Amino acid sequence: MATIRDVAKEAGVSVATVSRVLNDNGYVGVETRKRVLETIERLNYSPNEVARSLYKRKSRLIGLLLPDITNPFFPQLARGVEDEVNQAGFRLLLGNSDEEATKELDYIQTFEQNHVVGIISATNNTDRENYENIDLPVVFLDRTSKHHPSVFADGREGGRLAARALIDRGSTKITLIKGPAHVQPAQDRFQGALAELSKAAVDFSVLGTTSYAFEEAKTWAEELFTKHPETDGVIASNDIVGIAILHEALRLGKSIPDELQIIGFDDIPLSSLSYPSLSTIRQPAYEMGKEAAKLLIRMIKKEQEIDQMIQLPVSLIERNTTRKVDKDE
Amino acid sequence: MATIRDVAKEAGVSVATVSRVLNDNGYVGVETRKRVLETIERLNYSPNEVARSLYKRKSRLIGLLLPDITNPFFPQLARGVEDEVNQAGFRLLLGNSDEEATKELDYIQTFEQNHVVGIISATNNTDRENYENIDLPVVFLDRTSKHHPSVFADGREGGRLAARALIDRGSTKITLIKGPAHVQPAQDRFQGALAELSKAAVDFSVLGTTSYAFEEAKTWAEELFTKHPETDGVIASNDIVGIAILHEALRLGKSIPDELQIIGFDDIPLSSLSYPSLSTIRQPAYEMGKEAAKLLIRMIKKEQEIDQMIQLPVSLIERNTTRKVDKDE
DNA sequence: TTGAAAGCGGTACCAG
DNA sequence: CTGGTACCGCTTTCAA
Repeated sequence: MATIRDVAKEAGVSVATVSRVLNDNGYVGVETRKRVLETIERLNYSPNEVARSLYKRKSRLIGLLLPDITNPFFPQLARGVEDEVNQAGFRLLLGNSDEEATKELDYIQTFEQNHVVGIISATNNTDRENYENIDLPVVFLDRTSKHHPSVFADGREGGRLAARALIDRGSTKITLIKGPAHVQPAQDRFQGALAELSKAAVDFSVLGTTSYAFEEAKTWAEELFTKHPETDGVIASNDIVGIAILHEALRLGKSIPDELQIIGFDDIPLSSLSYPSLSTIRQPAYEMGKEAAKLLIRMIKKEQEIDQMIQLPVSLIERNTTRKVDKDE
Repeated sequence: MATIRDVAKEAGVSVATVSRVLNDNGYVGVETRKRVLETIERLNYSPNEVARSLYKRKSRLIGLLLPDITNPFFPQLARGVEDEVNQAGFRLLLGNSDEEATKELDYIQTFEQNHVVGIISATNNTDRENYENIDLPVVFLDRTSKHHPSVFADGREGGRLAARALIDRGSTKITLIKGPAHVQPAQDRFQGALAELSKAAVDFSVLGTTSYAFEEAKTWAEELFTKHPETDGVIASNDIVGIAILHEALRLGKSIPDELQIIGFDDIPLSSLSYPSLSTIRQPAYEMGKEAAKLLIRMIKKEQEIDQMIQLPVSLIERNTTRKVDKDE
């Protein structure tokens, strides 16, 4: 690995001059600049980011903290973030917290130790004290915070849309699945749906769940149909759960969407490949990631607090686990 | 942020001493050590990784390069890698190459610029020259290389298993989907299946595809049934494609697995949630990630070339898109 | 327009 | 057992 000194020596100039052409600031004679550039090329030199970070006390790294990349919703967020930060010349330090406070703290510490310029966090931690004395721009993604800028989808509206969709399409005994209590977006959806169901002329019941894992989704699906065999409409807490319910319903020989309508949440890529394909409330995950990254970068550039909450719209994706709505209603 | 000098001054010792207790090497009086430790605690000091990296010329970062985290197979690999490197005290710098050589090179450059101690790459790039003059341990994941240690699943055997499964269960007009030509594991599967089909008493045809994307999977599914309407067994190039085909088959009113058997590849989490649930050849993705990380860490520790190829076994996961096999056969 | 030199925050060698 | 100090590779005054 060539260093700036090698380049300087080869080009017959000082390291200061090389640094100047590297960073394109300060005065450099046009002749000199050319010679330096040539030498850089010839030596295949590329500056040591670590040394740079040390002096500047900031790197070109951004920390991204997720609950679990294995959950199909998060890769999309992550890609949005990555694509956007890359454009601005940053790279990602990635961590999965698994909802464990210790891991989360450990990652935050590594982020700081490595001089990241900002952090994007999509975790569900309750104790926000983890983030209180971070002296860096932080944006929360897929959840809101009173203390930090955040980017999220309109969960309440999503819940409402889901409920309305089922009601409009004739379900009268609806089961609403309530996601894990500590997952904020899940609660927003739940509240939205609850509100809408409450003011409609339908029977409904609530089924509480405690996590989003694949295996457990199956368990709840079974639980759902033993507890509420008569249900004719299900609002799932997300697409995984929705697909698990669809699976179980088909196994029980129910006809979808005639006997039972199902609506999911998120619109993960695979939801269009279920059969019947899953109707769902779409969250623009990729865009959310991008927005979060944009916001963070703005904060980094301006070096000032931009206390912003960016709410992205959700939308109903009508596929085949819901009936066609009566147009003349 | 407190520095080592602050600690030294507070504790009334030299920075050298603080460094010694920090790294637990060299002699430090038990009394002194205690005092330093207390001060560290009190000042909430944690060492600056960047400064450390600069001096040591190596960080505690590992670079992970994937084709696309959005493809459900890769998050599993990534988690395996992450969990294992974390245990050894390393963190991940993540990059998605999107099969673009430029991006791949850019990431490799950032990895080097940031002093990563090793690289794990799961890309499909053909020109291995990208990796030729890297002066770092590199392990390839989910693909083999003559020039570097690698960790991968037994794709040929997987292909064979898939073909045999269908044949044993009575399919006689099999369609074999050939994945993208530049994706090595896809070709291994294909070759394995091809070999097995060739020596069996069945008719078969091959359908070539060019990518793994969700949208295109649907297109091929349609293409499949127009070109080969009479097929009674499909070997998909992966689970996404398998699920897309299942979807299309159901749409066309085919009964699964009676009229048509389908077998996928990978065993991504969602494949058990399709209906009927997808039979598939399982690759132990998480374990593959872990093995790759272990191997890399061994290379880092020993600072020597360990030229190893680790092949992990695949297995047939019988679910409901294949018939029950005749036990007395 | 250019160069010398003082750091950035650690580590490790050499004295004592 | 402890301290002084020369780096690691780059950026940025300050002088020339």
